[in-house]
Amino acid sequence: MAGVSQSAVSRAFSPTASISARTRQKVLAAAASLGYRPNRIPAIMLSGRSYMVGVVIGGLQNPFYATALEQLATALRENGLQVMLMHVEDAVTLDSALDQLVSYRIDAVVTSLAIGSDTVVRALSQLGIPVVCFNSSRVGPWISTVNSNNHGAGLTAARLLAHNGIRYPVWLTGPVRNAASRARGEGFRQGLHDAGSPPAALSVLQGDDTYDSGYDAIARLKKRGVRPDGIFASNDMMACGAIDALRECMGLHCPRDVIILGYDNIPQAAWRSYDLTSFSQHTEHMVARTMELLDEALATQDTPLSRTYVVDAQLIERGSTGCAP
Amino acid sequence: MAGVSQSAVSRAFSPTASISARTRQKVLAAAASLGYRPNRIPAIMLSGRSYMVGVVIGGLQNPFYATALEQLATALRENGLQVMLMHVEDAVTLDSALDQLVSYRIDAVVTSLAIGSDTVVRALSQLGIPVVCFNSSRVGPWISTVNSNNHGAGLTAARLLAHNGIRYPVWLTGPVRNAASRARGEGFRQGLHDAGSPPAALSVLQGDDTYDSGYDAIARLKKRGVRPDGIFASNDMMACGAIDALRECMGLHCPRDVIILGYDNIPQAAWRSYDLTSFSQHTEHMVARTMELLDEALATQDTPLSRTYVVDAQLIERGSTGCAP
DNA sequence: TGTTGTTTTGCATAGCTATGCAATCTTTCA
DNA sequence: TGAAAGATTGCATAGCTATGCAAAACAACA
Repeated sequence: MAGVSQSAVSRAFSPTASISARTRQKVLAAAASLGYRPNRIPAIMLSGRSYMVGVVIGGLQNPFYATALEQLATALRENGLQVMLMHVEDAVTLDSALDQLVSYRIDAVVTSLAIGSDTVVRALSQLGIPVVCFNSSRVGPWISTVNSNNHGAGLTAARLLAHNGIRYPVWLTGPVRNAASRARGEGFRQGLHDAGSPPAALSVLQGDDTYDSGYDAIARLKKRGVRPDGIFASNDMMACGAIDALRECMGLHCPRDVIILGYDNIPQAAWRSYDLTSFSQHTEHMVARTMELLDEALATQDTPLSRTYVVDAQLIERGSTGCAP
Repeated sequence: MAGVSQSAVSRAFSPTASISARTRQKVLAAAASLGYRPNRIPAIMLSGRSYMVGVVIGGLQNPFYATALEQLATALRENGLQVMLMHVEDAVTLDSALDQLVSYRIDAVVTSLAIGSDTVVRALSQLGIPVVCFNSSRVGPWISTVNSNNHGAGLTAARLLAHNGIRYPVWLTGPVRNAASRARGEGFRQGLHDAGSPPAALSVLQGDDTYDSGYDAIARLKKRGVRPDGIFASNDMMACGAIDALRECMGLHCPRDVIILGYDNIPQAAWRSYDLTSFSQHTEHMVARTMELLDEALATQDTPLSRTYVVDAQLIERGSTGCAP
């Protein structure tokens, strides 16, 4: 229709191609009237690059991950990469999920999950697909990680409790398979130890990163007859559950009777009913680091990249630790 | 390596293909040892179907959309469809986003946004790409919608307020461009009218679907000197903001002084500090309807499908309207 | 064994674009 | 005007798999 060759059409849509302005104009005009849009699929076959990144996540109901996904998706798009989303709840389906991603020839994988089986890791290495992990500790030849400074935050939390003269601290932990949660707990113990708090004083409560599990954990604590005065929760949702349970089950008010710290600084932490002190994972930084890793890994396509970034979390002090709003 | 033709390899990975068990075994064994995985990209070129669905969303920080996305992604994967995620904040970028999706030859689009410009709609129609809208009212030849019964819920909310003898009702609305919010408001007005409440009694507050906007709206109300006794918020996050503002700015307690209803039934509505009565959009149903629409639209590829499903929302009564927990 | 029917296999092609290379056109300058 | 340099264009090909068709292998039966 534009009276030009197919090559010219291709070049008209490629900004860097050698083509005269007039020809490009003709092509674009014809394309517009025909509703033609270039098809990227053949280019994937030729170049071997799809410009699609597999994003594998779970637990979107945690606002922290929702926000992180939002920012990541935006950043990827700004860098000309598409997001192929994979929602995975259990490690079992992760394997098949990655298989599907691979069959679409994704360029890389970003995940907030602890990568499942070793089979997967080996498969990805064999295929030379770069992986970036968010807050998960898996290491390997093609795997890079971006973590917030979980251990450091644990230390800070412990110091804050010590500074407030806490005698009955509580560590409200997430699932054991959650590496980030484990690291926070280790930092917290370490910090308590450094402050001279006897290990026996620490109550450890197991949760599963949900509000309900935080609530229930405190209810269990009451049955044990423990009256806590300082709590560090591995995540804000559990912290909120704990705040409500303290008030409703134990009649304890925050921060008068007990001070609480959470992690993630989700929007709800700033809601007035909770007013929760929390560690803000600087997601912008973490996403930026992730993009750096992706760019580098995709540029040097055949050399495995394996780097670790640790981004400090920032303590946001609010009412739950006695800070005035 | 397996000593067979390329056709045989292709057939080995296709469950329905005509191939002997022995040959398939040989191929799969060789594939496993070579790390070979079938490449779906050429199949896209041949069949014209990519089995990828563009999912275009905004406002993931609203847990309702996060949950919906989660369920949608799961449902799509169970039906053998991939999710190409597109996060979009403003209608401006929507156009370019859709362009990108189209260039990857997605089979269909699911969106929770009011589709932007007419250009986009026309372009999608021309290309024959089916679109399913979540809670957005756009109509057109290739566009289907799955809505919750917003108007009906508005009626129900009004009836509940009337039943409680409310005299100073408030409608806390979302952005005007949000069709779902508008429909809820219309139902609410209608219901108040039906109950004999004078229109002048209704205060309308404009929010933007965030907690802060709900909080601020109530603060503005105080300045106006209005003392509300019943509030219907277009979304739970605004409702939570309102609850906190009522207590902090006006000294009003819920449900003693004022009763409140929200919409979406986000997890936080069940958190004890809010205990918010809300309308639950039956996301499972809505997602199931969406899948039905997609299946049908993809089966009859060249005939435009344009259907509307309305799914009733369920009133979940909690403490904010005086229900015992 | 010969015949027929069934299953399996390989051949060859299509699908659409990007790009190296050669050919053509345009510009510049002597 | 002619030549050389530069810009633009078209040709032809590659990329990997699914599938129709024909050939081949196999099974069943008389």
